[in-house]
Amino acid sequence: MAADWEKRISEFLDAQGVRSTAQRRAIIRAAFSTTEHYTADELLVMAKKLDDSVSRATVYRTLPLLVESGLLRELDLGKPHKYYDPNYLKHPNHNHLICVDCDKIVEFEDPELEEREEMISRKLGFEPAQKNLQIRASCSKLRNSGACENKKRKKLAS
Amino acid sequence: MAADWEKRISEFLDAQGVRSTAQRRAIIRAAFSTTEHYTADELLVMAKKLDDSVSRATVYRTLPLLVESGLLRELDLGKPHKYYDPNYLKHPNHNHLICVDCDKIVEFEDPELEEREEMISRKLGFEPAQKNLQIRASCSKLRNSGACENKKRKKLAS
DNA sequence: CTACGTGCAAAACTTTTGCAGTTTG
DNA sequence: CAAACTGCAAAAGTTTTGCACGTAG
Repeated sequence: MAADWEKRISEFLDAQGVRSTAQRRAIIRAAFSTTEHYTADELLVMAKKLDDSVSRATVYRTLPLLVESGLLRELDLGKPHKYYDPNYLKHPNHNHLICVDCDKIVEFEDPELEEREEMISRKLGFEPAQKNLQIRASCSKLRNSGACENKKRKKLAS
Repeated sequence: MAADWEKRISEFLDAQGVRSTAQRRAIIRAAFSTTEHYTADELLVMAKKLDDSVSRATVYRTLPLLVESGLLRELDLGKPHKYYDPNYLKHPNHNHLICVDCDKIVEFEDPELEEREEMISRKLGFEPAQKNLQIRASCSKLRNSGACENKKRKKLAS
């Protein structure tokens, strides 16, 4: 698995026409070592664990490489920093439901939604390239019983 | 019309439990003087035209008032600054299609999309509060004929 | 009159960049 | 060895905040 990744990463860097450095490999390996969303800073921490020589600058320089090649997706969640989502490789068309009570994020797919979005885009005279649906919602259980099972998992506010 | 606005603004400020100042009134009037999206800085310019004493600080302090009360909606378009959309009052459920060729933004509504989004949210155990669909798309005319009628309307990159 | 609000300028935060030194191919 | 890359620290750009002064109620 690790060796497999190393090969895929090298091939990716080759394809991008850039050099394969220890830092880039560590950053990319870290970027796909989780299914959670993370910020550039959080990715720096993860990459540093694999290779302590990785710097913030290189993280910020490598991220656009991954985003523009479609491997990683930039996510705006209304916070001052951007989030990155590594799950678009496996689920290219997923959407996000964000709990307003605990900030928990649920990813979901729906082919019918997809279809309608494409249909509407074409009717407006456009060819859809990237669709992004975010739903902010409150936990029904919280409303009914006064307790949200996700509440304990509340993430940091910033 | 103008007098009408003044009354509505005073009522809004009253309801928020804050004082009605010349600066706040100018900012709010400016905020709803257009159907275009704008940044905090652009709003400052617009408000300054109505009352030159308005400062950047007060704009940044007033915006959350409008956003939290639901009159204005914050929009993340992948740019380093946030945009504000004054059109949710008239069209509470509209979505955004953004042309990747010229950055033009088309707003559209679709009740069927709405319904499905709500249905999915409930099935996941949530009560939807705010739905936000952004579609990045390319102009079909550009693809077919090599010319995009919106190209000339291209907005500033930042 | 006093609590709330304002402008100014400095600070905070994320992201970008210039530069001198290092490494890849 | 030359071109590409890196880390560091400074810079850039947006948003927030402390403080002394002003003003609404």
